[in-house]
Amino acid sequence: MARNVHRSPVMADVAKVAGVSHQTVSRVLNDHPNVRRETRERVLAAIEGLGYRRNSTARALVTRRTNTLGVVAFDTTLYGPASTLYAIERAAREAGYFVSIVSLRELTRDDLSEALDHLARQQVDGLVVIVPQSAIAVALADMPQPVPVVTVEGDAGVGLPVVNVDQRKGGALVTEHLLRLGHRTVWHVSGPQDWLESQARIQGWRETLEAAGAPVPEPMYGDWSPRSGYRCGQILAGVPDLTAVFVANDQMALGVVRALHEARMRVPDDVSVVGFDDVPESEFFTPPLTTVAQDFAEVGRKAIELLLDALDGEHADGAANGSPPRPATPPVNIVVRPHLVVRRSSGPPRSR
Amino acid sequence: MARNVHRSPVMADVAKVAGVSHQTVSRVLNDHPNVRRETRERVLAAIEGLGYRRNSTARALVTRRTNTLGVVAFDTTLYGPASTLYAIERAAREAGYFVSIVSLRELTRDDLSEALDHLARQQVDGLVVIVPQSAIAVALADMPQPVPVVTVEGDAGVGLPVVNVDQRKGGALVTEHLLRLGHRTVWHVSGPQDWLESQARIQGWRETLEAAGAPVPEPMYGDWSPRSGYRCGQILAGVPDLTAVFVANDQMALGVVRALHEARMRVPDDVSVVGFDDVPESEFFTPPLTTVAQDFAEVGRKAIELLLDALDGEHADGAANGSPPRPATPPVNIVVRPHLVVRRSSGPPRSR
DNA sequence: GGGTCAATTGTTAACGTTCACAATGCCTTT
DNA sequence: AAAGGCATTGTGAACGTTAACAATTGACCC
Repeated sequence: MARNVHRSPVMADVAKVAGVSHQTVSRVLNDHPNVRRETRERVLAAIEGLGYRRNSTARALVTRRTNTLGVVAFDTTLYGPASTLYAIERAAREAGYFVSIVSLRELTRDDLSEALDHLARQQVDGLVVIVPQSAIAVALADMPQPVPVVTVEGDAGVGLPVVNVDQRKGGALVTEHLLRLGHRTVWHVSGPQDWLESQARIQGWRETLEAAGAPVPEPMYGDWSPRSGYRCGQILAGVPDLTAVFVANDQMALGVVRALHEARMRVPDDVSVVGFDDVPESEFFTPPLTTVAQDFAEVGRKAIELLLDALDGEHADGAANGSPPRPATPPVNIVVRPHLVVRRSSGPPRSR
Repeated sequence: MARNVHRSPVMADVAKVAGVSHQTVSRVLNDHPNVRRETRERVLAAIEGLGYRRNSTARALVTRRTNTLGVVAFDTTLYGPASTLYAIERAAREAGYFVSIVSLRELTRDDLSEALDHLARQQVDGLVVIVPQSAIAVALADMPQPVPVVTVEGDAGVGLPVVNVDQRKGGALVTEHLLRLGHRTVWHVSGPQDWLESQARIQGWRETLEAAGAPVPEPMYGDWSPRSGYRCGQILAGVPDLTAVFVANDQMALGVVRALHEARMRVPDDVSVVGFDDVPESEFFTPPLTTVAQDFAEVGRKAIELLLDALDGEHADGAANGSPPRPATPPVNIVVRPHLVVRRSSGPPRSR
């Protein structure tokens, strides 16, 4: 009596049908060159016939590679992280990797460690960390099995390879745009103070103002949410001589515009407002929002590219055991350039 | 000369240090009851001391469970899917599962099959499929190793367990709200025709109109994007006697409002507009958008709950081999209720 | 005081791959 | 014609865990 009624076929089953050894089946599956064409075809036919699929777990056990990449992201509900994640997943899958994700709800050290721990348990081959704080480096040191890591929007100073949008440049683009329109200065609603992206955008904004000899107002800090933008907008509405505001993301810009609107200030007639991110909605805001487009997809693709390179390198190292311990590669820092998208929310200041 | 300089410790190493057999270590790790307290403590100390971590791959090989759940979603860039995914990931992780995702860019049969194939290769223990078309059922039939599946926003008619928001109810809520305000009828900008969500919202809208004896205009079809809403809005601006529009999501509603605005029609004074989803931005639109809130997080949690139940059931089945082949459970269909959020984009029709 | 039972621990054999090495056959070279 | 080399295939042993079963101990019962 067949006792393997419901067992799915394994390599040995294929081997038996094809009249070869299991090792030959393995060779066919792994595209080993030295298999006779006829043999290969017989094996493939057997595979097809049995509906065989290779057991990736067994494979991972012996190769010590799970073919899985881990992604740690913060709040994938937001458009930016979501888009980046999407591109990462696509690129990884195309390269034959599985993608395991952890979405953080808070940016605490504990949550981050726990996330890394989780992924380490799964024995991921590599990590992409989309976490906008420098605390990552510390947490990564805890990783029991050091795996290749690529950070996105991370701190370039901590020695990990990083893929970044040039946020500083973005802040500068916005500020130049507004100054060129004739504004005397530009106010700024920033993201949270401890986000690297916030800091870089502030820097670009401040440097541009200073270079132009324009006064530098105190920046205000939101939390990326429309609501926080709204609150800042209410305060801004009371600022005398306000003519231009650079808001660090589109969602907050929406809140700012709303607050100004309620205070009977027109955008852009009375006040110009510029956002950041170019979310799909921003073109249809009232008025359509001038903003900075970031190529999130490109960032995701680059991150995977970098990570796969690192994996290949590691693999090669493992084989050539005697190679120098570390090739002392220069710190990798891929920068993606943002660009300004001018719409109707920005214009020249009202002539007085 | 230790040759295991850089090898991470395995169970046998722990066993040696603790002076027990590897099997006892395994028992400790799996909370097996019959281990003497003192022995357990010695083993735990050894684990701690060596920094041992269990190799989940080897474990998966023998238990035939990867502790990984697969999620197939369509366009996780959108707020709804992203939020659902977020909740799923959280719930799964809390239950000790890993989450592997595949984001579809198109809803073709091929892409779906490929996604399922990908996850099957990874030997996921279960699947959550967030795909809003009935084509899933067909593709799922191709799954080589049938695994428990829960669908989200899927077709309740195909026999798979499903977690849904009551979209029909949502459509009805909106339509009732507008009729009650005094509108003679309500126009509708729908999502794509082949989406189940679109269909259900249309149904709720149509039924409510019919029940009230109101005329039922021909619905218009967008693709969820603000741009498509804008195009529909341009057409709507030419409709005589237009006083109320129900738009099937907030993004398209934004486009509709924009188009009406450009046509010099005021919202809500001239036309009331109601959206769907309650994205965080909608409260800050101009004007703040009346919409329908869906509890995406709840949907995600329920989906995982259902899936874990199915996994437990399957596990039990496997143990009690002689149990009846299928308990013939009634089709599971969890329904989450949406609710109306009234803001300023809807109001009574202009008195004529 | 022997026997039964439960608690605790150990031994051996899977799980399904890939790796290392051996074996075979055939062709080329000298 | 022997030797060497290459292409092709097979054999046995890992990989690190859990499952099944056996062995040992001590308590308890009649």
